[in-house]
Amino acid sequence: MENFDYSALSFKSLKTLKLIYELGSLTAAAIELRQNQPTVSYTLDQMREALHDPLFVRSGRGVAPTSRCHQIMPQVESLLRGMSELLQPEDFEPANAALDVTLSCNQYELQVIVPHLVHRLSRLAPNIRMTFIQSNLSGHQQLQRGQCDLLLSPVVHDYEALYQRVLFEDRYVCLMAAEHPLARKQIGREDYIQARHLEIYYEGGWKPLYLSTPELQGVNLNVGLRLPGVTGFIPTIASTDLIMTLPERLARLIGGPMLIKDPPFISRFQLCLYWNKMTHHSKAHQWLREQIIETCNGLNSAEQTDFG
Amino acid sequence: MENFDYSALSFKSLKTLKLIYELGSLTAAAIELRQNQPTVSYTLDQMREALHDPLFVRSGRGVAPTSRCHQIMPQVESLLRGMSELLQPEDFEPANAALDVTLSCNQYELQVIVPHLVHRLSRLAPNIRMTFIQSNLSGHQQLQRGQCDLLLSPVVHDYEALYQRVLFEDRYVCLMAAEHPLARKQIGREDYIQARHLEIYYEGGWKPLYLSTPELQGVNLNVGLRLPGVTGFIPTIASTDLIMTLPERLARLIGGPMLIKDPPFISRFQLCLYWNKMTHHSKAHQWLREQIIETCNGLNSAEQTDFG
DNA sequence: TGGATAGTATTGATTAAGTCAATAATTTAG
DNA sequence: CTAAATTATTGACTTAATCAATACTATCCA
Repeated sequence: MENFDYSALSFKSLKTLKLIYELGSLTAAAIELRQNQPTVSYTLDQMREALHDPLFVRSGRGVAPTSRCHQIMPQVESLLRGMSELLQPEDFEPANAALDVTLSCNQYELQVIVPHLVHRLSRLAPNIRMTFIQSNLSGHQQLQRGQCDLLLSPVVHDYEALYQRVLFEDRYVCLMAAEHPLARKQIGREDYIQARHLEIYYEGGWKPLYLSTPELQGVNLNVGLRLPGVTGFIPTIASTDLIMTLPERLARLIGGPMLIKDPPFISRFQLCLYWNKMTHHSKAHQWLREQIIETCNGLNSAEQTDFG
Repeated sequence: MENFDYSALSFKSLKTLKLIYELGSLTAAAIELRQNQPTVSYTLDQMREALHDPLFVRSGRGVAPTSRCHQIMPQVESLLRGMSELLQPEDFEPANAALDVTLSCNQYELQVIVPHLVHRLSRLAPNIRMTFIQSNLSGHQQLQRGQCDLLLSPVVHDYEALYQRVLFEDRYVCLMAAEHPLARKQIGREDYIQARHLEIYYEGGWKPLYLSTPELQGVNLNVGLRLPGVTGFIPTIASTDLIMTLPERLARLIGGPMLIKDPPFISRFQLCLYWNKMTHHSKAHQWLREQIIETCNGLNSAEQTDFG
């Protein structure tokens, strides 16, 4: 693959060669190719020089292939098939397509979306292998650097050079035991501030969005318990006097018998799917993104399905 | 393989693509290719259009392949390997090479040369399959029409558009029983003409060359027996008063205990190997022709080896 | 945050390659 | 040996490839 005169080898010239071979005539090949006969002659000359063989010799009315020509023809045809495969638009059949995809997200998305997505994909495209990594604070950076193919994250602002699509909305709510003192009244700002809180913290240093609402600026909450992440046993360990603030969809998922109540502020956010230029045109990824969107649409109607 | 814009697919453009992939940089690829960076950019643009995908996106200092690019890369590499194989000079290893060859000749060559040739080939190149056809009078025509790849025939004159190589010389001799009346004397012209002859005739209408010598012009030989071709049992059926005129090498081969004597004329001829343009450049055929030449050289020294 | 730096993309001029029409040179067929 | 058909050659012309200069874009680092 080194210092050859490879200029002669192109899809076009190989196709010409094959046509001459099949038709036994330069003129006929030229007609088939909608070219002039000297053009075919010129192309053949190039091949002759590149392959150091006449390839065709005059014979009867037309030309006959040389021994070498016979010999290389199968390879020529194989190359032509290979090249036209390359030109064929990417064919993607979910049922068969093998694909490695890395998706970055955090606890919330991992609990609310991922189980449903995995379930759907295992049915429709069992050969897609998904890897999930933690976003922490650097999800968009991971995506821009190609460390992941997809990112599930709340909208913060428009990232240039990234594509995005809103999946659904959510809001923060308060979760508390049915026996909690605040259980029977609307929670006011003072109630909220003075209550004992169960706080979830994240190793990556991520702070929940509701802490940025105007109502809570400059406030130090009275934290009675700190847990490293949301888990399913929250109802078991949350004592009567603790309240917890978390997204509604997550609260409904893990809250069990606990009460969900409005907090004394409005904190809505949108969850968004991000991807980058690398996968934007891929038929497989287009299909995959569609699956994520539909999975999230499905969440609104049938949220209660339980996956391990 | 139909109406694509295949102009972008060439050895060169695929090589460029692969280099960008390996180096992650258009500039680096350009240096490696001893081209300008815009040239690489231009080539990449063509591929992008042909494959309907960006293939590479800017990333860090350089570019990163898209999903599609990753996907097609094995195919690209396979095509490059295939193309450089095509450019590689024909590699011919006698021991393995499979080849079909058709050789045209007549009885003389079939008896004198072919057994030795077959023996040699079955040892050196067992996968060459040889087919032997009868030349009769149209050997050169067969060769020009590609009905055979090789022709063994006495030199008649230079055939344009055919390649040739003299293999050896031979001459006509008289073969007779040891008890023949002419056995003990030099055969004069009158002796020869009045003797009873065993004549070999050929279905194709071929006439032995010695009949054209000046000494035999206008002479009708006294033919006592006509046989359709030379066979090994000539000594058995040739009675004491028959003489036979045939090439010396053939006479030695089939004459058994019979006498070989000079005829009353000099009739030498050269035996020649002919081939055509179709196989002239083929390494395999070049080797094969060499084998025929060496087989014939071997005949002069060790003619007595017997093959069925 | 704002250059400095190291890339890619774009542009216009230049050079090389591909294509065509006309015709010469071959080869077969009758 | 001529007529017909086909490949090879030539020179004009059109298109594509290449280059140098430069605009543009994204990182890196203070």
